[in-house]
Amino acid sequence: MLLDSSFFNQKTALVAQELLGKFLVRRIGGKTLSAMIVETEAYVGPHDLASHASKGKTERTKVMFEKAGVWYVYLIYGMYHCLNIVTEEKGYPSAVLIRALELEVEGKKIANGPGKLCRALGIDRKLNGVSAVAKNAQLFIEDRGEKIPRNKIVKAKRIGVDYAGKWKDELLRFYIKGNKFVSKK
DNA sequence: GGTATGATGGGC
DNA sequence: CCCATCATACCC
Repeated sequence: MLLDSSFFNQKTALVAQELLGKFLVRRIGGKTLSAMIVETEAYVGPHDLASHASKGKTERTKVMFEKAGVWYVYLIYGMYHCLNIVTEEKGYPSAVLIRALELEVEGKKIANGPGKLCRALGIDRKLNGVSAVAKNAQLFIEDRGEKIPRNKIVKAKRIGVDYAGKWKDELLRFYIKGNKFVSKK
């Protein structure tokens, strides 16, 4: 079942947890790739100092203010892309960063990190601002009936946000306990 | 096992 | 100047 805008229009920390066990589906060059989401992070609003949107609405961050169910893709460190899905009401900047997928090729994990996952699925800024819930979306998320029990969801600090004051210690990173594709312990 | 660092470019 | 990263180098 395709996840729709009502799913993404909920509290960001809830969406981040609910996305564990869902499948990210990519249509590219006539092929379809899909893999289970095993790790996410929530960027919960303009007051969240770890969020790009805490600096206000700019050319880069304006997508975070869009309605729920739009992709927010940006370039980081000059060489990697990060994939986020916008959440909550239009005008309220928040999103979930998808950090890792259960995906391997010839025994090699190729999506155990936000930059690697974008490389593996051919995701770049062309998808920024594009809908994940439109009929013919090239990139969307499906519920395939997998349900991750609460006691298998680990809550942890987010990665790479040491600049965020007290927000750096918030437990807004979520991953499936024991999963080998999670990017960091 | 661990920590340190360079690559590389756009945002502020 | 600073990054919501990754691969590699080197050290214990």
